[in-house]
Amino acid sequence: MTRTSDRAQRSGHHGVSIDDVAAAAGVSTATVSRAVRGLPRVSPATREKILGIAADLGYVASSSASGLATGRTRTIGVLAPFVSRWFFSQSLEGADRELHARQYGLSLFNLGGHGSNRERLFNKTMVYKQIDALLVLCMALSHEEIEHLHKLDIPLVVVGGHVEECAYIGIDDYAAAADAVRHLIDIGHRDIALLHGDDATDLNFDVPRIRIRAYQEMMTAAGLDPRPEWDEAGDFTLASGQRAFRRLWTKPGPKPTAIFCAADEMAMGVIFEAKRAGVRVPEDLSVIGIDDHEFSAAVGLTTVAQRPDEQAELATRMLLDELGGAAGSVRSVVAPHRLIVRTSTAPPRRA
Amino acid sequence: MTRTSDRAQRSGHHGVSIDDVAAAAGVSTATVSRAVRGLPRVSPATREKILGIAADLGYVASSSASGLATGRTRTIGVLAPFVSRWFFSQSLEGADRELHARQYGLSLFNLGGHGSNRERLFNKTMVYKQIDALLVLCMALSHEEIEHLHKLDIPLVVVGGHVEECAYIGIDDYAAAADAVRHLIDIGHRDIALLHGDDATDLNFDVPRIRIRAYQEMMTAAGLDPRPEWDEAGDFTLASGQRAFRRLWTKPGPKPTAIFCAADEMAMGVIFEAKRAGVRVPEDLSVIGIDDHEFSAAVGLTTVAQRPDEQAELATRMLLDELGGAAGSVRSVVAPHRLIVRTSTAPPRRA
DNA sequence: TTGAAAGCGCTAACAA
DNA sequence: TTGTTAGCGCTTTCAA
Repeated sequence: MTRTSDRAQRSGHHGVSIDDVAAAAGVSTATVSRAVRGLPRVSPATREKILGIAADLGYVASSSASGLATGRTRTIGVLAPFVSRWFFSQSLEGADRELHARQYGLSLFNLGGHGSNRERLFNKTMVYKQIDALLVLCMALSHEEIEHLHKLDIPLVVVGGHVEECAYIGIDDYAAAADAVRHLIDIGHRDIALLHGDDATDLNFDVPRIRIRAYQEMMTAAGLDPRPEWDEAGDFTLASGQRAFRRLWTKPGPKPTAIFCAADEMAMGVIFEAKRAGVRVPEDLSVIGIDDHEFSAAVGLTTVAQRPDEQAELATRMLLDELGGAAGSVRSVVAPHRLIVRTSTAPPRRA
Repeated sequence: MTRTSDRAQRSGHHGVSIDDVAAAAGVSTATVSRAVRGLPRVSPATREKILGIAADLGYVASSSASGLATGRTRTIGVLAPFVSRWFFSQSLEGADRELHARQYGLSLFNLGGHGSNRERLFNKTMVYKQIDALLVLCMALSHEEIEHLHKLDIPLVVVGGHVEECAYIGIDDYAAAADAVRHLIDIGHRDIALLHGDDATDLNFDVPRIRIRAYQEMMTAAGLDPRPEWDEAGDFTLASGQRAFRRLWTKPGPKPTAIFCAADEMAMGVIFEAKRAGVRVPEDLSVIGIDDHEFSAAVGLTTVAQRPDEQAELATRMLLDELGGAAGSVRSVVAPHRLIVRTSTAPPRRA
């Protein structure tokens, strides 16, 4: 049985191969390969003929085969600790926009909820050898992991945080947090609570800490004393914001007049729970966040806005440029942030 | 130059290959292949030795190569019209859970915002031949697309909606919507507005229509008249809910005492905008949605809950079972929904 | 239990 | 401009 008839037998099952197209067009596979990829060295007539036949036959190249031959998969990996949080889904959208435009695929590696599966992910067949570059979202990477990645020498950039020795794209977290706290101070608050992101989990590396430090230093600089009993921890979820508010308000002692939350999702949790408890925002409590979540405008949340989608889009563009041969395309860049004052903040009443 | 030395030269760049492991272990590549995949026909001693060496060398199989050899990529595709909407990010989480557990990869095909890029996606190298199965989220597929997919004969299931000739998993949309409307009627409402999902876009196939029909039929059955001027269209976003409320409230004429929204995100838009306009919920307006979005509990939104993550997880499990040889694993199933009464609905005051 | 060898479908020199 | 050919790294009979 010849190779061709052999394939023809299977053609119903698997797809049409390059040989089928070549045979039908009466040319070699090399020519088909050039034609379908838009490479030069194919006469217009031949190309047209081949393209027509390829379309008729419904030919589409096997990514495994071309991947094997070229060492490139035309796929980039996106590594995220979650996908259903605002920052990550926004980033995904942004990355995908760029990838889509450049005809690249996107492989998602979600670590959410999997806990220690993380190790598995890095050791198993998953990440390696099936992507040309890696976009890391808001995650700390261990030394080993970085080593590993560098050894593979695939382009790598992290969005939304800093990882040593890696290019990163994100806002200036210190400045953003400082802007938020300054706004509170500027409008007269002195009793400002903090709802920071937890850094017990390895997923949220230094960003939470930077925001905490900014808060502390802004307070100190303004001659204010951060009170330990007004320092709450959350995990960037709405629910954690609700819980934090409850803890804060059930504690004995004086209440803050404002609260700086390290993320909008937590800030909204505070707002919703305050409402439920009959605490008025902003009359009794001013609330400020960071992010400008999709819901923030509607809720009236004052916040420091950032655009993770644009950050991820830029990061992806760099990755793709680097793959395209433009060495040095991948580099760190600071993304913009800006304070948006809405209705969740106002001067304190009992000032 | 021998093949081996040739590879050795590149070993810094690309990864360690199966030949490297075989050479180091003094066995054939076939044995390494069996050993690392946990296949039988390898002596315990040999296996252990190979595994040790593979680990030392950091060997991980090339997915392109094994994909080419087996015709399987161990990757499933997820096709979604958006990723940052609640339903989709939830589904992604669910699908990923199952995939992760079974050591499969996830390739994301997001059509969001790309408009007509959709065609491109289906014709180009993207979807085909790089996935073993396809999970479609809430999307209508054209006849051609379905044909194409069926011809490839890769397992396919759609979550969150119906596509002719395809297995689907989702709630009973008619019943869910009817339950919502019935709740409103049960507590005494007669003037019930409708905020339905738009189906101008091809992305939201028949689900919106089903919910509209349920609303109409429930109303009629209760002897109530759906008023055309209280029929608003949204696109499942918060903002569209806000706009719908504004339109409804700036219209001359009587106002409804309740509004049934085809999705929580729109319902919350209505609630936030009502608040801003001084319309009290539920005193002046009862609002009900469908979904049980992450924010719904905090907002107090009465809704008909569903779990897209579990739906997608189940769908993925079916896909994987089918790939695993359990023919007939992929089938349609109706997912559960349930009414959750919170504080956004109450009997009308001016009943 | 292990190995040899023939592909999987495509790409990329190198020839023609 | 086009074709020949040798792999890419792995899997999988078939022998040994």
